[in-house]
Amino acid sequence: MTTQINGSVVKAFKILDLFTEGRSELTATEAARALKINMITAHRFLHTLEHIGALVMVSRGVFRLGYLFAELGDRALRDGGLAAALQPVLDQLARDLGEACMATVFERDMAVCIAKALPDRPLYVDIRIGSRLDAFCTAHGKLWLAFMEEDQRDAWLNRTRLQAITANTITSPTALRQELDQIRRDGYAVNNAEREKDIYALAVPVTNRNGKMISALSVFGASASLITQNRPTLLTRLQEAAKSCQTGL
Amino acid sequence: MTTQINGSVVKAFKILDLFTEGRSELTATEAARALKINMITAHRFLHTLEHIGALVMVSRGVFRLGYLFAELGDRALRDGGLAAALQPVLDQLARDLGEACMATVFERDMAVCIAKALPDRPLYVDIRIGSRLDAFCTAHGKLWLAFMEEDQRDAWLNRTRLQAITANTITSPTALRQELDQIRRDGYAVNNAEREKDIYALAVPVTNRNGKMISALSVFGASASLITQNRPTLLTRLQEAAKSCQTGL
DNA sequence: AAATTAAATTTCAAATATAGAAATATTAAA
DNA sequence: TTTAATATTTCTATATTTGAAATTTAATTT
Repeated sequence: MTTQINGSVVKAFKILDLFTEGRSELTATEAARALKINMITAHRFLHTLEHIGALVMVSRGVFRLGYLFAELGDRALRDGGLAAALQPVLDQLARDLGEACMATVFERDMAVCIAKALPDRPLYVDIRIGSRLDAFCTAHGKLWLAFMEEDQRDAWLNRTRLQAITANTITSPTALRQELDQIRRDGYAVNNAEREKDIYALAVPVTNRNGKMISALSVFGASASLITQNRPTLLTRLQEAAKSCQTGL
Repeated sequence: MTTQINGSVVKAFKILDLFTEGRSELTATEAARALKINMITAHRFLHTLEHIGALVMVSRGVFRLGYLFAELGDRALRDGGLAAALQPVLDQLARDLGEACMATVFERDMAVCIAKALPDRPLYVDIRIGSRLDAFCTAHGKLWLAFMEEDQRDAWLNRTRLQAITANTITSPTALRQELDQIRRDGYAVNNAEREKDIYALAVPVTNRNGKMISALSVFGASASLITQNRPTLLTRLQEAAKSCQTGL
């Protein structure tokens, strides 16, 4: 057998996950319904999480996220130092290109946004720090898959179903393998509105001195020109930026 | 009796708290020692937290914070919208004054840093988002105590021991009460190196249209002049800034 | 203002999941 | 290769959690 997992802790985090799914307030009844658990149990977990400081009760039975997570989140981002090291590069990149940029790491089968920089325009496409991006239908995700150890990639392909999300999503494992081969040859990945309609992206890997991929940088936005006319220019700047990161790592 | 608290969840967060106390990596043996729990138990909790995605195993038995918290932290900060609303005010303030500035809320008996802006200088005093500041020996903390409901303040005073941290820490309840009365009269609070040697601060409350205190703003740094020669000027600017927040809330 | 309803909270016994001892596996150091 | 230290698994007594039922609280309708 493998190490035994504590069910209470799992349940507590399932409740916390409800907050990441767009809710900002939660009651015992809502949590119970959403997770299909007993309402009394939900009630007790909410109170336990409040006792700890993870949640704050705003009125009888109504809970919000507490600032405890602000600290843990801040630590998670700065402990590797990666996010901090990449931030100035992203800032410069976003200024230069006039488009939103971000950096990811790969964790639990998905690309996770660890830093971003937004363009100085009134309207732009934004992403939340900590957001998790599907591996098979995003530029970052495909990049990570492409540069992953082969056996890990195979394992990933075996356990993941390629469910169509937009008209452009790649849903055939064979097609995806071909795409990943291409990405490895090209050294960059494209998202052609495969995850969200009208959202395009161009991503390149960031490697350390040993050639190991430690992050990925991208430009993203609502303009298809990112991956058509402007692709060569953007690509050059992205690759320069990715290279300039190495010195700081 | 009161709602029963789930011990497993409490234990899980005690382990996570070890990370906020300056550690970036943890093993079962270390956790067990730090929390005086059985090593096998610690081992299982670490694995449970990894299973959930709260931690990541970097090598056999060695764990780091996962980026799950980046998302929860981001949500916690933006859900109230307070941090986002105050950020531009802080940025401007830090630029104008050439000193570090921050904003807090009051949660679980302490002032919690929810936003900050740093001066454009090579060396400066920094604070981590999410850091919790003792109520009795910081400018923010004393401000919150001063403007709190009287019965809550009394309850707080009853359950808290005023332990000296620096030579300037106020340790007598009577003296603290007098200080809080003074703060209420003045409308601002000072930290005269009461929490950290050579760290000074000046803080003012942010109120909403109903006059309820919803945040606090401060200038802080390593220069005593913050609370001596420059106090009048800084105070004026802080109070203007605090006032300007109201429109955004 | 009283009655009604819905949800939150507490109490208690049964069921279950957790804790820790002991054994084993793994890694690093000598 | 041996030794030592720590990580991991197995097993079962026991402490903890669970959920039904009862009670309290607050909001909504009459």
